[in-house]
Amino acid sequence: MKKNVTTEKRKTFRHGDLRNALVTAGLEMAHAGGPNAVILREATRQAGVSPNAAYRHFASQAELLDAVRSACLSRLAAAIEDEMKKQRPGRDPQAFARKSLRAVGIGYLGFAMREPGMFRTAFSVPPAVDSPNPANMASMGLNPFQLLSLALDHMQQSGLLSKKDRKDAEYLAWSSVHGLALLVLEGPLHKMPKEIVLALGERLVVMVERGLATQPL
Amino acid sequence: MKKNVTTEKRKTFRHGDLRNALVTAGLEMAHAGGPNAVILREATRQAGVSPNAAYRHFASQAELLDAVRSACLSRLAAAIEDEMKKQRPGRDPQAFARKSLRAVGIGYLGFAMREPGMFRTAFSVPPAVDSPNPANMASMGLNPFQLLSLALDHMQQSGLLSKKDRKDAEYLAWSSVHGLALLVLEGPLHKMPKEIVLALGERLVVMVERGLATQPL
DNA sequence: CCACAAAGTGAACACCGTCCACATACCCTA
DNA sequence: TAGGGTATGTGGACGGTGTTCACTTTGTGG
Repeated sequence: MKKNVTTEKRKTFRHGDLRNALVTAGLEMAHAGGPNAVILREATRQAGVSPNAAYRHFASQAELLDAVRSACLSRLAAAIEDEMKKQRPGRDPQAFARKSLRAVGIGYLGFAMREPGMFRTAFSVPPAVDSPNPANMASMGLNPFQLLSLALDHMQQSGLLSKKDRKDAEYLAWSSVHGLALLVLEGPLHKMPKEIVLALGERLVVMVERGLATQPL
Repeated sequence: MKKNVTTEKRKTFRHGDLRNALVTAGLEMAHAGGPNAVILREATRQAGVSPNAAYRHFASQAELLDAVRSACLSRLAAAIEDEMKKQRPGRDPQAFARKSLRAVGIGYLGFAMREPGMFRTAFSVPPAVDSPNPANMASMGLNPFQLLSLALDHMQQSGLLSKKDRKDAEYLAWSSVHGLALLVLEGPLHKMPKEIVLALGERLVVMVERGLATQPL
């Protein structure tokens, strides 16, 4: 039974689900204003609780922000999965591998454009890349990085990537897409129209694909 | 004559060069702790002046931060220029064009590794990409983006890039390098050893070069 | 020479994160 | 079933921040 996570005055002394309520409020603030906008006191206010109550669930606002960041990463992973699921394996495994890799990039960029605040929050504070935090994962149980790795594995398996070029390729691919997202969201390209950004994104993933490949496609 | 920009107690009521002193202090804080560490009150403290004095020169701390950001961008441009100047034009214009493009990327990444705080500050707040702010420019009078454009122009002129592929190529190249820098500086790759990052950087610029090219190199 | 504007001061406000002592409600055991 | 222990929430306070308002000091141009 869902208790009152909104502002409505609660009757009970206990909140019942304060930790979740705080993360939800934080997620809302991240959505609206990015990482710097997730204010601990404001979260408690939205939960209808005194500021200090938060400290029963988080040691500091940094820890709250970390929980919010984790939730944002999870949303991102889900968005990438959605994009990947659009691609159906056909007769040509190479074509499918390439489409999948592009889907990862497009899903990544699409989420960044749709949810700038959450995207910026997701990468505001460094988590380990291989953090086994289950909150980061989407339904497949993989975080964005692992989804990318999977796509690259398929590239190699279908012969598009040599073993040598496969190594650490996720970092190269990731860098490109992540960079475009940030230049647009909080960088000098923030005035660029969305449709142009998406067109650039398409070219970008093609560039990555070509640049990674051992031999010309 | 340089007045007292440091903490030493000044005799005169007027500071004489407060604006510069504040930016310098802000630059120091950015160097040490990135954009969030540039505190207006702390800057005035270092300048030996009351907090409000800053408001005679900046309308808000955001404006101060903007001035600091601009200074950081200028340093970045200088670093890129240094790297480009290492390359001497030889007999093969294509080889020179390629080396120059790589130099932009390597200079960019090198500065990010050497001066993480300033780099992060440089891109903390969105300036227009074509802002004619002279403070952003290095000795050649070009900002980082323009230096990149120049390198790509040479790629086209030497026949490595078709006119079609040349268009907006700066955004693609920039994204890749910028993304790697940020993933390492304030992203999930922050624990990666510096030498590995630089090796990845080398692979990255090669990937960009290959991925941008109209035909296999 | 002196009025005026530029530049710096001081006190105050609201907001933030955080610490302390205290109050309340739930739960487990005797 | 009574009661004590613990998890959870409260209230008040502190130092730090950005910012505003009224004031003072200083340099300068008519």
